[in-house]
Amino acid sequence: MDATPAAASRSPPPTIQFPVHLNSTTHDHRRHNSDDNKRTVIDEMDFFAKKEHDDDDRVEPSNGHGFKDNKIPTRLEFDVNTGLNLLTTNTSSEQSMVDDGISSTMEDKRAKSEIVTLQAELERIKMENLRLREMINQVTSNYNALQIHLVRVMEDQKPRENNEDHEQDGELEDNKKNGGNEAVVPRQFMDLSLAAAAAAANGGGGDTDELSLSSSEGRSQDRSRSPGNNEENRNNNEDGMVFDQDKKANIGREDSPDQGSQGWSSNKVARFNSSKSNVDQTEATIRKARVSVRARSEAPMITDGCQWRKYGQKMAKGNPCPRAYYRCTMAAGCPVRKQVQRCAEDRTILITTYEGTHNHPLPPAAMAMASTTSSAARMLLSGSMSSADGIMNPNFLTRTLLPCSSSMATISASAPFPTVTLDLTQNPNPLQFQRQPSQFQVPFPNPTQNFANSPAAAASLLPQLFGQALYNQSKFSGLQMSQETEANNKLGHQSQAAAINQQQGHQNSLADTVTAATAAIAADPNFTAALAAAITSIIGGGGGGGHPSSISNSNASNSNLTTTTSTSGNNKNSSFQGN
DNA sequence: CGGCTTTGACCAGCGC
DNA sequence: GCGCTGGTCAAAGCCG
Repeated sequence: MDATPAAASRSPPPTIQFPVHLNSTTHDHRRHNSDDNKRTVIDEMDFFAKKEHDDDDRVEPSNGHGFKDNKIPTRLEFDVNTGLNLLTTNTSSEQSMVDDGISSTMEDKRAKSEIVTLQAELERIKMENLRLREMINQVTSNYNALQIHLVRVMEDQKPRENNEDHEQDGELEDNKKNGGNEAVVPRQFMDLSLAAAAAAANGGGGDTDELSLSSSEGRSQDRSRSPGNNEENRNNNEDGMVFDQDKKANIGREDSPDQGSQGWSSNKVARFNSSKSNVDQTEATIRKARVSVRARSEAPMITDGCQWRKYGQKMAKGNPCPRAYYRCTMAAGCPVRKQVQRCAEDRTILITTYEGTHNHPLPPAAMAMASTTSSAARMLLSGSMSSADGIMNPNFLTRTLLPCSSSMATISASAPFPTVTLDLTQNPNPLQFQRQPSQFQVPFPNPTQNFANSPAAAASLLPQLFGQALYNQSKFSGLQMSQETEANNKLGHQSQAAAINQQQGHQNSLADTVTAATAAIAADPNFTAALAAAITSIIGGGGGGGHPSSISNSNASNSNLTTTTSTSGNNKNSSFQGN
């Protein structure tokens, strides 16, 4: 218990800061592309203007919003001329110098030939650069696709196995059980545990958890409260199932609001027979993985769309500000907890640390922030798992979380719990604000707030977030997810929701990190107005530019925006309990 | 009256 | 083994 939150409160925590100046993959494309846009579109001023630049095939307005439905411009299409632009400029400069010079024809010819050579070289390097980036993109996408595929395969297999086992064991188990309800409930949380395990094992699980309706018992019991109970946590699907049922017989139903604590308490006694391994270990680890969000807020707690109940408060070491412990109360037994603590050094900074994944459907407003925990945790785990030495790949994670930021994502290497810190208190490079003119269309339902007292901060953050959302948007359909989730909630079709969530969750494994980060911002009650101010400054202030990239917008981007705006809108409605 | 917060106590992990 | 610390519990009180 190295108290990651406490550590986080001491800003910067004993973590490894990863200045992510991405010089590869799409982010640079976007960034440099934004540079291009800034240069080339600065006089357009029409945010939704048709593309006028030959090289700006990213902008393919098809729906009046400057986005093209269902087709993402390949990231390869982005201009990639990072340092080469400078070279180009220099070359031009040289050329102009040479041309202006009064020199002999020989010198002139030689200079021109040099220029030609340089230009040819430049073109070659450009092509090479483009090709390399293409390769990187392909490798990345292949990796992601492969990961998703692997997860799906595992999921497909696990439920079958367990269903078979469950069918076989069902009679025995039912015989064990007395109540008729017992015959139903175990099946439910078996499904959940399976989904959770499979989800946790891969990239999409958290979303599954978040979206899946549930009796949370399996989850809550999975979540051993003691962080050290790794062995206990390593309960397997089958074994865990048996355990759950047996234990359920002991502890009875956990429908009461206190069931979470009951379940967690019972976990103390629980002993798991574990035969397996990555999935469960991953699940156990993901349970411990934490996402810490640092944001400036005067409010006692950031609004994230969820309902929280305070269950404790402690004075943490090294911080005069008490740390408050909250538990998600949107569903009985939801294992998600969060800790809220003000930064000792800067009391205006609110550090919110999330842990766990929701086992219940979430309102769209809460979807984004809720994704933080699972997504970042998965990222964290994904990085660590993929690493040979067990240490997470910081670049991977940081890039994934906030790919365009240079110092906003921090990964804790010292804490017992893998922790991702999203530092939203730092204004990213102001240039990014210019480089990445916003590419969104956002309704501003409540332009009465300000983001962290700094609209510029919000403005500068949004392009990054949305930019990454664009990057991921091919896999992302948050709106659809939300809609379907809501529909499923209404229908109460747990299995459908779980199934959908499983599929969609994996698709969003990366994208929801963006949503998470977005939520982190949106969670700020003052977000909306800042957003409005930012947009105003961008458009009204003449800083507007074209789209850094062409976006297949309609669903994906809007979904992000929907999530964001609804989050901010939900600030009013969400049962945000101040401390 | 139900839900929530407060707050002291308790428990577990960890370091010495 | 002991103390420290983080995390949680649960009784008591508050509030709408």
